[in-house]
Amino acid sequence: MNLKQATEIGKCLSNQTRFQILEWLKEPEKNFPPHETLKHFNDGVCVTYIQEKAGLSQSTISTYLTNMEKCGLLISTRHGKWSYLKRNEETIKQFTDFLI
Amino acid sequence: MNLKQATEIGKCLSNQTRFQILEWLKEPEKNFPPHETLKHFNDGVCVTYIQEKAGLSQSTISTYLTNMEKCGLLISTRHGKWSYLKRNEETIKQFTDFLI
DNA sequence: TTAATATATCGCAATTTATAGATATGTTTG
DNA sequence: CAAACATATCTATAAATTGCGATATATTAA
Repeated sequence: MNLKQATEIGKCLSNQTRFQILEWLKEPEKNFPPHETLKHFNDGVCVTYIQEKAGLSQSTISTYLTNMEKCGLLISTRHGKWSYLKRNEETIKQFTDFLI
Repeated sequence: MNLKQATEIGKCLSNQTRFQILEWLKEPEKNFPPHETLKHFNDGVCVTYIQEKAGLSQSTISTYLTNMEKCGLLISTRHGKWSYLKRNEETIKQFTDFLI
């Protein structure tokens, strides 16, 4: 982790909705309904569920999630027409180590 | 630590200069010249030294430091006409615990 | 192949942030 | 008290971010 990447992560954490999404994704089973096709949360939560829970527009949430993936906070996995998002614990740990 | 406070901290960490200051303050002896009046860094580093090292205007740095103190990242101590800034390790720890 | 569904990207207006210069406040020193 | 110094605050402008609707792309279903 270097200063530039850490600052990119900081930018994602500077918005309450984005930060909240990261918190929700700590416990997908608790915060989101189960997926109909996948019977588990192994790859995280689909965009639509996150969008509905956040209450912002589809385009806004999609952009947020893309940014959060780019800076390393999230891992995105495609299954058919769905994208599933989960926390990238490794990068998050590197970020907190850098900060402390 | 709650979502609102964490996001305020995120805002401070969304700017490279502010993040850099926090990193510099990990090792004041290494990153700053010694103070003439105080022979130690117990209360941190004065505003002028931080401003000179950052290379931005006095007003900008003063605003940054004020914000960083307000959100809990820094602790400010006055000694006469100088303000000394140091990291608030307790809040930083609370922030990283909240994130992980 | 067409329609429906899920997600991504584009373009835009509104809001927020970045940063500086000017000025104000507070402290020390002559 | 006046001058000098350190820091804080105010005001203004440029730049970046927010968040949306429209549209594009990709995948599945009919």
